[in-house]
Amino acid sequence: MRTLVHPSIDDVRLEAILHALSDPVRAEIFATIATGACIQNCSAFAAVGDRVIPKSSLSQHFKVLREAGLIRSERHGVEVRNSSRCGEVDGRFPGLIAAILDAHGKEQASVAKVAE
Amino acid sequence: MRTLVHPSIDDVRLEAILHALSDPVRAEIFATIATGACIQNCSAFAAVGDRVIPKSSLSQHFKVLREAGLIRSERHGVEVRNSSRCGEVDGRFPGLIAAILDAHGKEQASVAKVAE
DNA sequence: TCCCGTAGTTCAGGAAATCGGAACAATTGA
DNA sequence: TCAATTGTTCCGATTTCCTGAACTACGGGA
Repeated sequence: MRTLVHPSIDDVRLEAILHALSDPVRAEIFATIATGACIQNCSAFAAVGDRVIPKSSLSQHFKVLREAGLIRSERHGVEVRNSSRCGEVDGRFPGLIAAILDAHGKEQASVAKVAE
Repeated sequence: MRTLVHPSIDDVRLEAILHALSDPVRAEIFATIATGACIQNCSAFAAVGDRVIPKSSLSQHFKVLREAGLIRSERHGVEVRNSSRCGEVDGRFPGLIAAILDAHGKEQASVAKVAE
């Protein structure tokens, strides 16, 4: 279990961000971390929607988000706490994260409406 | 060779857009189509940067962009002309395309600077 | 100090997506 | 009708993704 590696903000690539957020599970995780007030550990996402996510997959998803520069992960004893790097990323790519989160929110809302 | 299929704007998914633009070749193609004045045919992208792209791959890339709802392709005789659907997409996801294109432009500029 | 429970990571395989050369299809002009 | 141009489809090779199983790391008793 090696140390959690985060790219410097200058090394963050647009391509990596778009790829990271093009997966619905990762998009949901990131939206929760980015918009939520409290810092989340990985196990908070053992289920996304009504789908169960194996923890090995979760670990990979968090790694992708982390290496894309979207989240920061810090070990606190036995757990890892995740927070978003929205501020930094917004400094590099102004408006990008906000537009994606906004679009994600809109889409989730319309999906919920259809499900009614 | 069947007819070119385009999703209705209501069926356009954020996930598909992010996936389509997470590939550097497709991002470059889309940026060119979206920002350029003239409508482009596929062969205009036989090379992206200094890399040669086989036409079978190009065909797939255009298909991905088309099915994500990002471009519109119309057959004109022997060629296919592509135009962007930025306006429609912006109506559904305001600011999204602009933010991504802006980020793409910033990144290309910094890459060019390093290459000097 | 030695276990045990919790939290995540790594590994390995099978499944799925992607790439690109070769063959094919559609259109135009001679 | 034939050839050139433009793009698509097919298919095998490569790459990436997913996930169960095994493993590592830390903290809390007893």
